[in-house]
Amino acid sequence: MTRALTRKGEATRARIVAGAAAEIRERGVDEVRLEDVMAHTGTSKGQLFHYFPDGKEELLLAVAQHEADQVLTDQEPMLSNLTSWPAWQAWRDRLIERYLAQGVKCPLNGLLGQTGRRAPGAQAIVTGLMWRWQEAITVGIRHMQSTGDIAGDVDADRAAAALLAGIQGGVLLLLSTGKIDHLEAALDLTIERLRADARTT
Amino acid sequence: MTRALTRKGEATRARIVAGAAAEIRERGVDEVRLEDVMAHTGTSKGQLFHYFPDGKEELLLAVAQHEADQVLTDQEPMLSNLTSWPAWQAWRDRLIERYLAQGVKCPLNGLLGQTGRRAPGAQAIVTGLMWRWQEAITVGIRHMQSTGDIAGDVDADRAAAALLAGIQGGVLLLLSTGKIDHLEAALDLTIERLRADARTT
DNA sequence: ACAAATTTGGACCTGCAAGTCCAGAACCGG
DNA sequence: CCGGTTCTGGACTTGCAGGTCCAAATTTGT
Repeated sequence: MTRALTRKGEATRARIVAGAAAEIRERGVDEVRLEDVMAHTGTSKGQLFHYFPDGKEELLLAVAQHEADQVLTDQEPMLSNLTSWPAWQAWRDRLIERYLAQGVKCPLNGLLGQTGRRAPGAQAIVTGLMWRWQEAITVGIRHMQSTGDIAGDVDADRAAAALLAGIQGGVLLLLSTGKIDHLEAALDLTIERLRADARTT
Repeated sequence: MTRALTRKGEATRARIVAGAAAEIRERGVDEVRLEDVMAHTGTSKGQLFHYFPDGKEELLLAVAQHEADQVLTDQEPMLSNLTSWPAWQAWRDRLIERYLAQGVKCPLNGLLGQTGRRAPGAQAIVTGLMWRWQEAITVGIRHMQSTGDIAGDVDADRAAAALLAGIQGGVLLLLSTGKIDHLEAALDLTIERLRADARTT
């Protein structure tokens, strides 16, 4: 009953989500009409409401999930292998490169301010994303502690929270000012601090 | 010609802006209709378009400016007097207290994701706010350097950028997760680092 | 190949919220 | 008081975007 999607149907659904996501990234959530999605993905209104019976809200939710997953996927395999300082550097470089490339077109932007209010479930998606993100960083720190590269008395959770906050703020400031400086400063100074603490041990 | 506001008119205009700002903080930009503002401020449609001929967009811009100013005002006089470690602590406490109190109802949230796209001028307002904010922090750091409380070789601009990023990200995470932990961690760890550097000198 | 299911297209409906308009009240200067 | 201006109220218009509906095309299982 809850399952009734042909392979073709699944493909169409995916096409709609991906297209809508792209459109939203490009022009912002509240600027994107259902008709835009239709035009951009070559679909009709009937299809939209066939795959998303609850209309725009349901579609937005699917897009949110899609984008949230993408954010973490983009950081792989670096994010899951923070096992040496060069690896941390590689992850840091990937982040900078990513956000520099996408510039203002940030998936999070759409998810947060906007979608968060509309769909109650979107809030959960964002929270989940942040949690997974921070968890990955925490694991990285703990691993570095196990190898003695980071001092054992560092509170891994707290440090990861601060680092994640720096990243989010850096991206936010990239969005409003167009400069990558904040993200760079936050990343570099925080990581630098973790390395400095190691020498203390 | 550009000036034609009676004292009464000015009062009404201010009432509209303040009321709209409150409404938006409470329920989000895209949930607030012009009628809501009218009801909440005891005004009529005629008045709205009398004081804001360009309609909603112009009103939103005025609200954005109003909120941006408020953000910095809320941090005074602490923000302008970062001249000792207790003063830094007082500022830090004020920030935590502020954001803890207002919780999800963040003026920035409305300004950024939403208003930023709609009104082109809103972007400038946010940028200006961030710039003023960071400048104040930079001044604080420089002052601490002049008294020897912070090492002279610290790049004040860079450190301020990182701190501001941490704050913004902390607030963002407060909005999505409801927890103040990130903001606290970012603030405390970054300030702690500035103090630690002093001992190095 | 055939019936049942899904998938697709697009015309149509509907409600709502922004924006228009104007007439009358309140206010201001002399 | 009185002409001009600003302020206020609210009825009316309008466009548009989300959502409904159904009939035709396609696919699926057997």
